[in-house]
Amino acid sequence: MASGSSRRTQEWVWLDAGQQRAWRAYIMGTTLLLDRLDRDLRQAWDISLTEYEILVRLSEQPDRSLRMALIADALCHSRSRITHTIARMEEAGLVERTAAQGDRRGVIAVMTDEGHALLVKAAPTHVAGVREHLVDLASRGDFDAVGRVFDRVCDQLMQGHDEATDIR
Amino acid sequence: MASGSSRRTQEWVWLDAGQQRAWRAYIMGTTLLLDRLDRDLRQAWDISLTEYEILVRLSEQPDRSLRMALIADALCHSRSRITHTIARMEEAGLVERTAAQGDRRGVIAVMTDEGHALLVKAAPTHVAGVREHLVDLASRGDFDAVGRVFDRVCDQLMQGHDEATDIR
DNA sequence: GGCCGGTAGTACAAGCTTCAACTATTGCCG
DNA sequence: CGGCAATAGTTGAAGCTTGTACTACCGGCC
Repeated sequence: MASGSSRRTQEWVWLDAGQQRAWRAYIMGTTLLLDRLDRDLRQAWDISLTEYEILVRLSEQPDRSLRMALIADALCHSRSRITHTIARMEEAGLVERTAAQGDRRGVIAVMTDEGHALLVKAAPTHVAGVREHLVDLASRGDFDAVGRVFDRVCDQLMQGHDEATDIR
Repeated sequence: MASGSSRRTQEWVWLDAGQQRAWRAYIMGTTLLLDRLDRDLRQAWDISLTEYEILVRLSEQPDRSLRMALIADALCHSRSRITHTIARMEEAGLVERTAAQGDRRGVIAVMTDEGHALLVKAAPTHVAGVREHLVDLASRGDFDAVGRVFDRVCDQLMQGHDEATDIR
């Protein structure tokens, strides 16, 4: 139910007209944008936006590898989802699984050379799309505002996001 | 990376550090936010965010009904997706399908009383969530900026979004 | 050492979305 | 009228995500 007390007289007020418009623009814009970026990557390079994001995170590590849990945290995806996605990527030859040394529960995904080559090819597609359909449409100040707002959203929602048991 | 050697000499430049941070905050924040709003609606009222949005659009019509294609356009979802979602909602008793008069191809979804009652109950949950996890975290100016940016995104990506053949 | 709660990752099933046909109807245009 | 492209919506399968349960392992504590 609602957070905190069970049947608390919940405080809520409708969004005003301006907030309503902004909220709907955000939802629609996000739907269109993510859809488009995903579609472009699939058509050009046959990978999803999610797979692309994973390749990016891996490429940023000195050894091009990350533990499953860290990938999940970096993207705010469930562990389960990462398991499936990495399985598909392994199938496609983009990553390999290896055992973590020192913790026999751990699994580490390493980017293959093929995975890296694909990332190098796909990055321009992705970056051009992000610019064309988002960044270049906003003034610097407005885009900074977007960053500020969603930084806050992350902070507020981050903790305990995959924890199944939500004991408050 | 080799920039000029791609097939089309596509102009692209990496995002700078600030843009990169803002983009990642947006993606993560959006993931967390939509996930949370969806989860809250499901747990409290057993409907998805998508279903909720459809109920809202229907409730705004004088006769509480809309043609399938208009629902799809309003949410920027594919026609197919709307067909499936409305089918589930009909199953649950939230809407009914009726034939459009004057165009025998057309199908109109009408909200049932049960659907309306559910919307009335669910709206506070949803609005409180949107405020708590987004609106109340941003200054008025920053939230306005979000609205401006995504208005542009919509305008830029709107046309031809469900059209399979993108003949440019 | 043995118990026990917590962490890491996977497996399987159910649910939702996409994609590519496919049917039915409409409207235009000769 | 007859043909033909365009529109409306559905279908079914394949793909992706979620939820829950499960195994395995870690680490502290008695």
